[in-house]
Amino acid sequence: MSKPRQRTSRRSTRKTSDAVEILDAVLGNDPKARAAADKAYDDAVIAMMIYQARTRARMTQKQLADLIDSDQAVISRLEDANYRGHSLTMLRKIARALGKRLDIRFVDAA
Amino acid sequence: MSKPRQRTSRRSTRKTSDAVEILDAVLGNDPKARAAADKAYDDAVIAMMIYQARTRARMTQKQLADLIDSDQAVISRLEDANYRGHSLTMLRKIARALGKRLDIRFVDAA
DNA sequence: TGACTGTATGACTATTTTGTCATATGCTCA
DNA sequence: TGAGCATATGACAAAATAGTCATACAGTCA
Repeated sequence: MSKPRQRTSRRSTRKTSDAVEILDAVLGNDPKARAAADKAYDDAVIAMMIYQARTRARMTQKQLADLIDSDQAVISRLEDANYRGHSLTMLRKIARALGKRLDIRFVDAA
Repeated sequence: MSKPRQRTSRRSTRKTSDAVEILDAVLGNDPKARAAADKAYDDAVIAMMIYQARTRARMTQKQLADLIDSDQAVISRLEDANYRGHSLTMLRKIARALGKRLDIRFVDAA
């Protein structure tokens, strides 16, 4: 990606910081910003879900990767708010590794 | 797949009938059948979700396929209880086409 | 029976997602 | 500062998923 790294804290160097910006836009009232954000919203939410689930379990990307026979670089991609290729397969593996299960359903649109 | 076609009714010719058999096993008490069913359970549930959402919307596979710029054969595969490759991308497209949204979350395992 | 509609399946190609590895950056702490 | 850990990124190959088309099978109905 092209986003310059920030220097203030460890957390702010993560790609998920993009997701936070997106959510700011979504929760705000600027129609343009909101429209732009909507496109990437779903994927950003998934990225944040994974990040939150992992960090709450107090695991590093490498630890989680090892649990699911994957690689640290793969987890990093999945937590990248701009990544568009999340699969059920990976989400299920991650859920299982974290002692959770993946709940999926169609709900009426707001 | 190798399952022989049944001759009793239209519904019974669908691959989703496999999912019904799986659910029978899961809901039953036979430990062996249940263990065997568990492997394919998640995918079968997704297949049924898609089938139910589509038929409740009174659409044919072709109609749904057209809505998401896909093909009838693709929808058929997604509704096949033995299919293992469901993606978030497709589920989202289908949800949107049916006026729904996809709700995904990690929940504590039972 | 024959036409027509809906679904399943096979084969093959195209696209997308993962695996893998190398490496850069940022942070912490001695 | 230097070592070490955690994360991000790029590049490329491998594997998985979707697209496409042809066709078979089932059921319905005139």
